[in-house]
Amino acid sequence: MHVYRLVAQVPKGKVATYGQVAALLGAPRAARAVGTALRYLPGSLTRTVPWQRVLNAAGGISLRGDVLRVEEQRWLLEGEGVEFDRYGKVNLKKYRWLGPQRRKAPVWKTQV
DNA sequence: GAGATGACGGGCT
DNA sequence: AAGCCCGCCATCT
Repeated sequence: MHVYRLVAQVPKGKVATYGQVAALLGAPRAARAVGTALRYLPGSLTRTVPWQRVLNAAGGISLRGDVLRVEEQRWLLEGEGVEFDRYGKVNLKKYRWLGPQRRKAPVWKTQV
């Protein structure tokens, strides 16, 4: 599925939201479906798809009740350098992945 | 193939 | 500011 291909592009140390992934796939209203897709992520892909980098719009983990998975997701992210605040939220302003960059202009020209 | 089920999100209270 | 409500759509049965 497209979802897996896109999520696989989220770089280590960055995160994306369900809605963001959906939007990048061209279906801005399908955030929920993205969650479904990841929920049923084949075990064979857990090694290649960084599912832990997808959070909800509030920057939190939404694994609905599965406490163990929630903890796992959190330490996986912390292990990549992503910080959680005291409410268990990630600062999306700081860690949000900007999407697959369409580099039309060479980076060395855009950053002073 | 039809119906049910949510790792969601934004709009309204 | 914190919930509730409801549309959305990939997957599961």
